[in-house]
Amino acid sequence: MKLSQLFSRTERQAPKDETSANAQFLERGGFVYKNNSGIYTFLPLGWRVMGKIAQIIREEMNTIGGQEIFMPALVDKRYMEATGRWDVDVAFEVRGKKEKEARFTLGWSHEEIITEIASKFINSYKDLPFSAYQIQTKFRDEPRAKSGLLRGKEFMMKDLYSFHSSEGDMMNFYSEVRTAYNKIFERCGLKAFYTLAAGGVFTASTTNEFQVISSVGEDTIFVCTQCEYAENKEISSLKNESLCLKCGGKVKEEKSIEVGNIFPLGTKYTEALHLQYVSERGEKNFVVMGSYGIGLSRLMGTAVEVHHDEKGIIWPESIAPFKVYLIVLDNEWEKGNQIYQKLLDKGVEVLYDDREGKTAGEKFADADLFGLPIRLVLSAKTLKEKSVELKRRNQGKTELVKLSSIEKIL
RNA sequence: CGGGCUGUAGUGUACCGGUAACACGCUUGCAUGGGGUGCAAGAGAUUUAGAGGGUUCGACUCCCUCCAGCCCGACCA
Repeated sequence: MKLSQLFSRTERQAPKDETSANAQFLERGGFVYKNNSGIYTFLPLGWRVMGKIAQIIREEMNTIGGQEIFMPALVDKRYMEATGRWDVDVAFEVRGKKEKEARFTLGWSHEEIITEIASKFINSYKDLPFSAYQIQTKFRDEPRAKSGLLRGKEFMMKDLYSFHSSEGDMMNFYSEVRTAYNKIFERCGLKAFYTLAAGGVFTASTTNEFQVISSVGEDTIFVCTQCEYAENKEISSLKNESLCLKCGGKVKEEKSIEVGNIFPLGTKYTEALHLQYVSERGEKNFVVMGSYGIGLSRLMGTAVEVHHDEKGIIWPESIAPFKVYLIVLDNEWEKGNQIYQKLLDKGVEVLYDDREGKTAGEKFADADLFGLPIRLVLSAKTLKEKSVELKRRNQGKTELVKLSSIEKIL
């Protein structure tokens, strides 16, 4: 990608009022554009990050047998009424111009929809277990959207639903999801703590959240400094400096961001929507269900909160929009174009700063703001050595690399 | 939803009860060429200062209402 053609631009100053790092850097860098409070456009750079995150999630979901589907965002009232979730505060209601009252809600979670679909396909224990997920925009009328991508009215979410013939089978899958989630967050460069939490309107039982420690987080958790056992303050009897229930280690209170949540739903939804199966003995039983969410856009914001410095973002390589930022100085465009083409041919994801008339300082500043893992600088000076200068965003030092061996190093 | 703060050019800001200014960005030209470079010329708010109303001879400025944004709280699936 050539920077001169990128549909976005960088701003020299952070937007006024925004205080969270993710809001400041993502808007300044042109990754996202804020249309309203809690409502964002993902511009090319931001959308590439989203794509990287989505791909990691897909791979891990597919590994545990999840099948990707895509459900409607317009959710009929009758689905939500069946489970008593039509009249909830966060729901947006949708009414056609010709209709007197709202007939749809904008999907804020899809348990009802998928359960209804499943009821058409599941008859026997032989049809179970089964799991499906989607990556889709969710809509929630947040009373207070805040902190950039961390809490929005409209956000990207992966929601996985699983269906089982027994509680035990569901819990087995539940722990597989836990493992998959750990891999996802790890691959995205985040340290997430598996945390015991409340179920809200999803379920009466306890659930588990994946919490990333950050000062801008809205949640408070207690984490054992020894075994990493964690509980959400909402339900915890622990307090700061108390001893861990599991290992006796010291517990610390931390602010954190909830990047994922898994729910053992049991039969709440399958009973409401009459999803039953016939067992081996010919008995009719309610299907046991679980649901599992990851907020992709929130994950992206969290990654910025965790990985940045005063100059800009420091993307983990796995979710960086590009791997390499190529800067050309001294008008060495001909050589620059060659290198760019060479990298493209080798399949290296490269953002080429081909802007003429921009000074070196501006290009370096933007390189730091964008936060791509590797910065390459090609100039008269480096060309004398038949080299290009390489600097990693997360390191201070630079090194000269021979042009002939550049693709090997990348 | 309660509390606080803020709305002036694309962005960030300033001034003043007397008819909108500065920096950056943008356009053009010349110079420059390793950390937001220098000089010059220009466009851009102008039935104008988020919208509406009021006070006043006169309002961007004072007052009211609404709207929007941010922060704190409540809520948070």
